[in-house]
Amino acid sequence: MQNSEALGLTAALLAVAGELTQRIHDGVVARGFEGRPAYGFAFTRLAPDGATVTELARHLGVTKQGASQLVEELVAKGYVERRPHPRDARARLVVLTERGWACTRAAEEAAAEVVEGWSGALGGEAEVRALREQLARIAPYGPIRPAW
Amino acid sequence: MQNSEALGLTAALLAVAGELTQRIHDGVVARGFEGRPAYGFAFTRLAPDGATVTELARHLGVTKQGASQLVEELVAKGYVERRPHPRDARARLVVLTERGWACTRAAEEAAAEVVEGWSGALGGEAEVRALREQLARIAPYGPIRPAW
DNA sequence: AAAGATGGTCAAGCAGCTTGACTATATGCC
DNA sequence: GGCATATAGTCAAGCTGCTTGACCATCTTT
Repeated sequence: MQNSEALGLTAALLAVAGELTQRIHDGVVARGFEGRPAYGFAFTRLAPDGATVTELARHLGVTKQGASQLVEELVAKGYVERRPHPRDARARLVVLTERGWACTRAAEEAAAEVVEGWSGALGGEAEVRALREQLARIAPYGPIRPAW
Repeated sequence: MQNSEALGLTAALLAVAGELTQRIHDGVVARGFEGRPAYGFAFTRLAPDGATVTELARHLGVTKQGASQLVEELVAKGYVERRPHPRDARARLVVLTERGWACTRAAEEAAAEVVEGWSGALGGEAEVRALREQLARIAPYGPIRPAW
């Protein structure tokens, strides 16, 4: 593989990622929620059982102060709430509210709509699943970073 | 395809995009260039024959003031220079300097290194090429946006 | 020639992050 | 038990990279 082809792959990957992010954001807004794309990344970490600010910070690849500010914003908008941590009096558990869950479902719907459109371009759902599996194989385990 | 799978695909895509961006950036820095990821996106537009600030702004999906500031930064670091536009006295053509070309080549090398690593995870170069072709099929033509 | 559109810059503002300093609680070690 | 150190979280200030608004020079249309 020539070097220039690697840049082509990079460009395609980032174009697709940017487009997807934008359209999910638009879809979430269209369903009556306000926010910015970073919310979604936070929600995926908070979804199962909540998380501490520090855990969220590591997930997002930002400082804990940055994560704390994001949580403050989410609290103000009613998507999450802070609870005392059951086993650590220093920490606080950030959990999704019902509205937070509703927003997450809206994001899933919007994402599904976009991905459905890809079936047409790729030839079918099987190709989309294959793409998903390939990406999962090379996806890192580390923090989710902004793409530029 | 269930909605939650679409979010899984989104997460994998953005994780890969973020990782790739980060590692290309690291590789470029390791080769003696300073900058930030946005430079690369600008270079791909400037590479063939240069572009005006307005064209660059459209490519990046930012205002022309934002693009102008980026160009100012690139000029200060010696990667590009502004020339009079051959057919429009209002406009100025922004073109890569020799150092700008060298930086572009460094980015290509770094990208190739990362992508080479994917061959192992995916099973071979043929799979990487297939991934590239699939992504190219769903990549939008519009401006390149930040991924969150 | 006049009127509007377009390319570019200057200036100010702002969002979202950072670094630095600090308190409260937990943990490890003697 | 008691002390030293690490960790969770917040407050405050600062910075970076973008935005909006205003403006001038030049091109295009009529």
